[in-house]
Amino acid sequence: MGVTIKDVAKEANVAISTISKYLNGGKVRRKNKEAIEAAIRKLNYSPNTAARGLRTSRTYRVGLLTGTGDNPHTSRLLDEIERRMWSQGYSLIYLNTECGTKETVREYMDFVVGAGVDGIIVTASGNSEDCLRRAYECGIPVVIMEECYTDMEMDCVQVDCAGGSYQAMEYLINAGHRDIAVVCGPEKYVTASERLRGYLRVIEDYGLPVREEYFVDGSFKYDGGYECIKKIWALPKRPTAVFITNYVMCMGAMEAVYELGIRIPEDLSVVTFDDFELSLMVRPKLTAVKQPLKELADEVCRILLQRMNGDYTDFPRKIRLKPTFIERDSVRKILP
Amino acid sequence: MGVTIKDVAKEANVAISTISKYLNGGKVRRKNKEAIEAAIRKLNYSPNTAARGLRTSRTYRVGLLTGTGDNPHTSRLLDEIERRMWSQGYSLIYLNTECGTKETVREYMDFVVGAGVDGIIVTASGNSEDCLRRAYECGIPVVIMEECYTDMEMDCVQVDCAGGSYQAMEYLINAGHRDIAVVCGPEKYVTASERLRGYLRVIEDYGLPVREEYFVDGSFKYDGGYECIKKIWALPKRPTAVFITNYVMCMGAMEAVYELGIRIPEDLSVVTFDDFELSLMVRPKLTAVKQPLKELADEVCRILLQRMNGDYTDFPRKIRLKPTFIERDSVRKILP
DNA sequence: CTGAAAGCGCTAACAA
DNA sequence: TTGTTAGCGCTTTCAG
Repeated sequence: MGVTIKDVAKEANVAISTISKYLNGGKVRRKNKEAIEAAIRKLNYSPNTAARGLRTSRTYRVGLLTGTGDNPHTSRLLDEIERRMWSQGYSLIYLNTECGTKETVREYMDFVVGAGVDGIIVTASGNSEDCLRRAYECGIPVVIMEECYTDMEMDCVQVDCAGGSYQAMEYLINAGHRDIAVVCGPEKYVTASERLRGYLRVIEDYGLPVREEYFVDGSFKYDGGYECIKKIWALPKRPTAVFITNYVMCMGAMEAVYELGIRIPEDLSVVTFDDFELSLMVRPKLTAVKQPLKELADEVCRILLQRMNGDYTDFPRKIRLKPTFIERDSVRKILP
Repeated sequence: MGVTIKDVAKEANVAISTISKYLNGGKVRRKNKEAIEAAIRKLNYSPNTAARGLRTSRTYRVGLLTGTGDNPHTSRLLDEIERRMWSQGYSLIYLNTECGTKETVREYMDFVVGAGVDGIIVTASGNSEDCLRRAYECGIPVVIMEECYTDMEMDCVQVDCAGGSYQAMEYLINAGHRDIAVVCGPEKYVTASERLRGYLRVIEDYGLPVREEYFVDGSFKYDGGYECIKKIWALPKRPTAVFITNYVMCMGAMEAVYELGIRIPEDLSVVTFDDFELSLMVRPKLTAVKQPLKELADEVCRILLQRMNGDYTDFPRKIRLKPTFIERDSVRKILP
């Protein structure tokens, strides 16, 4: 610690306000400019952001509240967001809300609000609208990412999971499948329930019977995916295809597939939501729904930046991005 | 923004300083305590950390400068560190120094120093010691993670990559391999050069010939791994085994392996440094060197916390953690 | 135990 | 254009 604007002023022989102005891009006489620059270099000065933040109530920090970074989906998002924010002069306070009870989310929100962030990006499962609104009402812009409830009066950016899911299921149907299981996530997640919804709509639209035993809950976890495959394989009437609704469950599922000696796609066709390395590494390559993560990050950052600049003209903004369906080799065509 | 300690004071009818003392765990008359608590709740007050930081010059924030989070190694580390720091009351400012020229590292370091962090965790490639020391000399504790140069007078925690590498190579030798290629990372990384060093030591200790064409540079990148396999497969004398020195290169390598129809381990044996999902998903499962990431996070956080509490008794601390060797099915035993 | 007041480093309004 | 100065919200003497 130590060298302050005062020291620079003394060194450069100008008033502190001149330095402040220079620092903030104001006009300064040529000679002074040089003196200031020299002094700054010599003393190795860098402004204290706490003090600056206290004055301006801008901290150039944004809070990112999201699930554990320990999966490619989140970590890629984190990465993309960091990059974009940094290029706009913001840094990220990253908080892991994985064990996302309502209390945790509230605690984390209070924390970032107290920490004086200029904006917040949050992916919060469950019914935590009030915590989110509170920050917003404190005047701090909040953009909700992925987990948006339709009735929230807030900015949010999400992926059309229901649509992606619909597409995947329709593909399976068109390939001739009728007995299709779905490995679900926890219902409290909008993303999970949307993916199930897409499944159900296809079942409905194509007039197929709803078979309860084909809905299995994998909790968006590795072990869950593993167990689900075990479960459906033990069914008296096995499905010919399975739709796995996220990446980590898919990895667990693959482990079970290997263990049980299930051949893909001969014994079981697979379509998965999310598309990372695994889909390409595994043989056969997996047919998958790919989420537009870069676009997601783009939109989230764009809106947050706009709000932080005080522009609320189009509030609340609701964006639903379309995922892409990628056909590979894990689905068998069943001849009619 | 808005509600400050002043408002609480008015509401509770006590002096500002009394509230401050209460907030910081001081003794306060029972009645006042209750009044303060009520006021805080009513006004929904939370202290402004910028102001507090300005006063105390403690921010309870630590800077984490590391490579892109877009790979399981870094993202897992990030996750573990966040968890530990949060439990001690610290939050993380995450900065991605991937394009880690010296200038970038310097820029990021200046930033976190200016941002007023209480401590810094950094993984910086290349010769950036002076930037690192500068922060340290400003009185901000710095712990170096993974990329430690032996001559640095600073705390660092790293994994014994040379040892892990040695073990992997020795295993290959004991399985009867003599022609072993190595897919390397950029030399500017200590981790990369250590892994190569382990390779060379085994070659030396077992009196094998050094074959330059078996050293291929994959730059720690996916495409690099892919190209390396292509390259060694085009060699007049193909190796019987390959040691791949990190995870992303291994994924790229696997893609090439599939593309070329190389059978593992019949045509080529594989050992890889780093052990994540892929090693288990791929068939056959990959024999691998697993880095102790949790322990790494543990030690880094422990030391940083200690330094932030002013305890420099054992400075500089140098810790080298041992990786584990995991035998799976990707190495063929060649009979003598 | 409580309150008044100084001051952390900086910005911005105002005066010069 | 530059300098003087008040004050952002908080902690921390120090006197009561």
